[in-house]
Amino acid sequence: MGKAKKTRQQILEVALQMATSRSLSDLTIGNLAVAVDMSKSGLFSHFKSKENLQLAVLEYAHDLFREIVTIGVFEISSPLERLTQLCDNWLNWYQLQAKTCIYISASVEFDDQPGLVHDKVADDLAKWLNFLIVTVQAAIDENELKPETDAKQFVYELYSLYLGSQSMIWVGFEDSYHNRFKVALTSLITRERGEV
Amino acid sequence: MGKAKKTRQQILEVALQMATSRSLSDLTIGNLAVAVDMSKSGLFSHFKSKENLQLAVLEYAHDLFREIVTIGVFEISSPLERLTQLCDNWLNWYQLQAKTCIYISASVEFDDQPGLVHDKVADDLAKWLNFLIVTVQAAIDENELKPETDAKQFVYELYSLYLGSQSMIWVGFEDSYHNRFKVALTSLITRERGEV
DNA sequence: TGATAAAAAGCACGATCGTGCTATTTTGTG
DNA sequence: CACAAAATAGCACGATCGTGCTTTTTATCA
Repeated sequence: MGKAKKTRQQILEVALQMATSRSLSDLTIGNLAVAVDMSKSGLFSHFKSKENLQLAVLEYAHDLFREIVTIGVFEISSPLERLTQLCDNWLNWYQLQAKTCIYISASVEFDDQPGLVHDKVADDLAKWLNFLIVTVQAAIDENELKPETDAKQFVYELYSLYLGSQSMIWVGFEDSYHNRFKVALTSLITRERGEV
Repeated sequence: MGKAKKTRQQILEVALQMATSRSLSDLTIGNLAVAVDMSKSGLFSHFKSKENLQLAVLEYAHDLFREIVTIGVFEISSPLERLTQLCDNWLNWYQLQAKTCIYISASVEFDDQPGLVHDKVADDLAKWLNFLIVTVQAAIDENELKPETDAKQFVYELYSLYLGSQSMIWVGFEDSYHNRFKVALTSLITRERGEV
């Protein structure tokens, strides 16, 4: 009983690495079995189907994401400071993976093919964006951002900058410290604080 | 002689559709052959390898992109107006495909697997970004944007907004007219014009 | 410790992939 | 119109995919 869960976790750890550095569809049961030194069927019996494996990987990633990104932020009383801390942690999550975010590739890969994986990715993404929106709105409500600020628009721009940072690193227009992201984020916040 | 080129173009047209709505790797020679009503080997002989097919699709897409996006813009003397026209056309390109951009999925899919396809995608993307940067810089030089504007940072933000728009449509945070994109773009330009 | 259930492995299957080789059809040209 | 050349089709191959079935190994607990 305990053994199964343990190996399952070990499998998922490796699986997440592979799925992150390649993609969720490229994550093949055969390759994964080799990577964790198991037989194909032995590994397979843990998940019963590839779709279940993909879902399990995403769930594993989701847990890890929460752990890394939201750790400690609830103790920060200022919504705006909470937001900046979240963004810092967000970049850490990014770095901790092989410098790519599995949700980015998964959302691009499954945006057009319906199924449980599609639904989970869209759901997780929406939840995260909503969490950001709530935080931004809290900052507005506490007058840390100016009242005219559109929280949803704010988060759209924030998330865009995050996406862009990864793409730009790829073509060498952004460094691996995400400095352009940081500059733009600071600018965005300063702007919406209304201090000018 | 003429026949080969013609069927090749017809193949590529369908191939681009398929690669856009799914992805470049999901574009399978067998499926493509069915779609264009040819035999697998008959189609294959046009390209000699799958990699060549993918490269040909990208080249076809690139031509189409230039045609749609840069059409007429060189007659616009004002760099800033040229830039906004480019962005308008850019969205048209986006819409004309099945509301997704093949370069976005291709860059995510091939960012980690080396080869000619990887190189071409990175190259095309870099060329486009550089073209945008040059245009922005021209606007700065002609005092249509304020002299402190960082052209590269500007384009990073612009491209990010483009990326974000697609993602946000997917989760329903952006409408299919890209209104959030347009709002953010207007804001970006206004900001960098220094008028406040 | 020995019985029993769970976990892992072994093996095989049908499908699909990219890609050669050979034959047939279609095209362009002297 | 004939004939060479080019385009397409037919067919088969080895590999790899996901996934069942059966057997063997390993872990759990009375």
